[in-house]
Amino acid sequence: MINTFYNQQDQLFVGVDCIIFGLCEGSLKLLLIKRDFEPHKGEWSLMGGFVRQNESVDNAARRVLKNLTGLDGIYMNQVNTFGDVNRDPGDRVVSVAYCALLNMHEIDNCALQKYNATWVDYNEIPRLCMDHNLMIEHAINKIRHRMRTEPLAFRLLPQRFTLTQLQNLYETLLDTKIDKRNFRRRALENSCIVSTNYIDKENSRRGARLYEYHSERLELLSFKI
Amino acid sequence: MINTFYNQQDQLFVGVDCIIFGLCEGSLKLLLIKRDFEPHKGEWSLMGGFVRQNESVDNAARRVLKNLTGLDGIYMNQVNTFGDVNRDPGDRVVSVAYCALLNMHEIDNCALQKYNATWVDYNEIPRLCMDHNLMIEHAINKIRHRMRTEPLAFRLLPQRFTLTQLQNLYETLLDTKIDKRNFRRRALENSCIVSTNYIDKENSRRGARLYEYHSERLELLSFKI
DNA sequence: TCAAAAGTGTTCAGGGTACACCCATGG
DNA sequence: CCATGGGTGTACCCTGAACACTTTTGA
Repeated sequence: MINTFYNQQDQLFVGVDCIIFGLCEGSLKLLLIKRDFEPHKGEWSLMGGFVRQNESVDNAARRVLKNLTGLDGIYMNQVNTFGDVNRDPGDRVVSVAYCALLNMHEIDNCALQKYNATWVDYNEIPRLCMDHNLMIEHAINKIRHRMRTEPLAFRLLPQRFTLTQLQNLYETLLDTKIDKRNFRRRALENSCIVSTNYIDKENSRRGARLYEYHSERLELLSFKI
Repeated sequence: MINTFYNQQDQLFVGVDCIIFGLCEGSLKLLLIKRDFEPHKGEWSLMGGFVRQNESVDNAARRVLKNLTGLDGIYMNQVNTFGDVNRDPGDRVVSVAYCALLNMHEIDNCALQKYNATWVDYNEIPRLCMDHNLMIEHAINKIRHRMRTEPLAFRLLPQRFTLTQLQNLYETLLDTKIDKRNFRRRALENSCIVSTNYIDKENSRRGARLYEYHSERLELLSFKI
């Protein structure tokens, strides 16, 4: 009885593609794969997969991310759906792009090798197959907007971070220079960011105070840096 | 040779649903249909359709809108993709929601009747079938954001409009009261909005000056009211 | 003559931006 | 002792918000 309403309609392949951002020693990276399968074998690509009959599109994205990184429960956001007829030379595939932000040090490097995945610098993104460059562009625009209204940075940073690290991240993502004093003042006014008693001695002789995000205050609706 | 890469993958129905906003005598409306077909026969619904093998998802949305309204080339925006497994009791359907803004007076009322479609006040949106209320919520949030950064209002208004009409539209969409003097000052500072020599005598004894959007200036990246 | 909508400037506060120097430490 | 990154306050400007009365005209 079910499965009879839409019999005359076409069915299409539905894919997900993941734009995965990570931060490594202060520089922002994107996780890309060199395809060792057709179509577009040998070209750069986002990591993707197909949505199965019995999983939601969101879950398909989570599954693809987990396969690649071993990580569960990562923050992911739908970016946009790409549905041109000939976007994929393999067949007609409608693809939903998702964006993930994660802390690079948590991730499983074996899985990365298995999929032939590597971190590529955010400022040196190569030409990718199909419409994947366009997907990345959409994702970046979306992140830029969210950075201004939500606490996102903590998803990329280690648990404890210096204000300089935080500022560098904002500068990279927003592609702008920020005045140090103004940035620090605003960061400290922001109740999500709390000071710890730890000092980072790795990046300077003097040492820099480490801060954390205050998990219970992350829910705050308005966020400003 | 083509069509062999993805053979083992599932194929799904892909739908589009249209959230259609229109303005009628100063009040904002949504175009909904009372379904005279299964599933959810008799319930309120967005107008939708299925994406065909040989059309892009964007074009499917345009086709659905054109069928219903007779209008071509209407401003439409992808809102979000809804992909829960059981969102549609008829079958597994992944649906891409689109938002359209149009001027109600241009549209073909015969087609509306054919589909059992009616304009429903923006402030009295009924319970709709499936996840359609959620789609509308997403669409409204997106419009609210775009209102502040793009000239959108002119897509809903007639070609010539009074500043009071414009202000009412902003107040409805943003769900806020705006100070008249501040609003008018900002509107007139905005180079997209130009004064005409026409006077509207329908809505007041005194008459109100009619304005137009300046089409060549609509491309401006930043927009503020 | 009055009801109803159109139209019109000024003041004030707060947020954002610009700007330069001292501090602590390891090598 | 010096090179390196960490850390700190103030002044100004501009934008956004608040606020009330006069004008026009049809009924």
